[in-house]
Amino acid sequence: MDDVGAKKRRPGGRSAQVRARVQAAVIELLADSRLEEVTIPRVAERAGVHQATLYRRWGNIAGLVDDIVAERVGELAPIPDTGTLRGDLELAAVRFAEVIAPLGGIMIRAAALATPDADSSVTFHTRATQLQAMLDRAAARGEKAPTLTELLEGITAPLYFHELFFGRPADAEHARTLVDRLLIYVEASR
Amino acid sequence: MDDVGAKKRRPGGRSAQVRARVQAAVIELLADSRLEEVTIPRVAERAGVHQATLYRRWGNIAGLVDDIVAERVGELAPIPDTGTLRGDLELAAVRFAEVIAPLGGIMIRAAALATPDADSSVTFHTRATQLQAMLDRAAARGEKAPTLTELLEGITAPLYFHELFFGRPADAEHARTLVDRLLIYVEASR
DNA sequence: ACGTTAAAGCAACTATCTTCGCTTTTGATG
DNA sequence: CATCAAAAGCGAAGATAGTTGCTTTAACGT
Repeated sequence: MDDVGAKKRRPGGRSAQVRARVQAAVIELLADSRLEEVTIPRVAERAGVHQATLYRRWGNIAGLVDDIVAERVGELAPIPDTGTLRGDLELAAVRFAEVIAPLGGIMIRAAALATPDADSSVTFHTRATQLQAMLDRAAARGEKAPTLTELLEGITAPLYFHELFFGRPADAEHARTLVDRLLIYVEASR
Repeated sequence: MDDVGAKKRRPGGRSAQVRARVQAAVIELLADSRLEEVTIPRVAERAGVHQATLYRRWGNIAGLVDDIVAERVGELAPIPDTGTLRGDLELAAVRFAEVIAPLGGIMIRAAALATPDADSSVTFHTRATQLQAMLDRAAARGEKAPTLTELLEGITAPLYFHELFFGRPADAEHARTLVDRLLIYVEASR
């Protein structure tokens, strides 16, 4: 996997078009069906692509979802340095909320579909490393910073949880509320 | 649903045995298979029960999982009144962690499988009501209490996602840490 | 004990998913 | 613009999942 998004041959070639239509179909189905109703034949039909193509290229639904998630998570990869911990956290939280929102809970479902083996999630590990770097920057500036665990549990977990249990994504305002909460705690506990 | 766990007829009757064997089979499969491999026929085979029985009683995998989760969550139903908010929270958190821990991360997958419509989850709603009552008791005693959302996001969400993020369930000590964190925040923010 | 009833077992049937060999299209290369 | 290779389309065969009417078992009441 060198150039997942654009593909090797051509940006607008047939393969790329198939991929785009298939990804859209998966997201639509994931958004308004129960998980077990999201099948290769149904994705193929909605995308107007032959079943055999999907089986050959992605193998199964999990493969399809992995492909989509890897691409989306890649979009929020570089966490900008705003100069303050609060700025960094708010940006990261809001962007994360925005990315998972339109995916309508597929992030969490993707996690569910993936191999039980947690370490295999390269995507997650990469993300964690980036967040840790953000915290290190804050610490270097002398700010009181939470631990990575506190960050994941205080912000990421609630954002996931929101979608899963309330059936709707958290909005940007709520994301900022979570940051606020975390910082109040950090301030009080150090 | 008056007596979910024990069933109407007999605690050790045939129906109850079937149910127990089926639940065990689901949990085993959920633990060491990819989600899409968890099917009614496979559950039936592992449980030594006829497929038709499962289709008639539970309809599909989601129904099965709902049943299991409802039972497990039901086990921690009555939240004891320890006299202090901290005591109540710690007891509730630790017991919750203990209940979901042996399920080893299947809770997340189970949640993904369960009905997407969150409000329809009677179990969740019941639980939320109980927790709210606990908070009301604390408020009546004049303690500074978190909101229900703060509780769910500060304790329940991290406990659910610990497995997903860190590959292992949260233990009792971590549950208490979460309570600590929440109370520090509440104390500082009011 | 005996009859009643609800749930489980059984087996055949239908529907849906998955695979496979082959043909056709399409994008890159000379 | 002719050729080659990779990927998509096609359709049929095989595997698996889901359904249904009927029979059998067993828990409960009398």
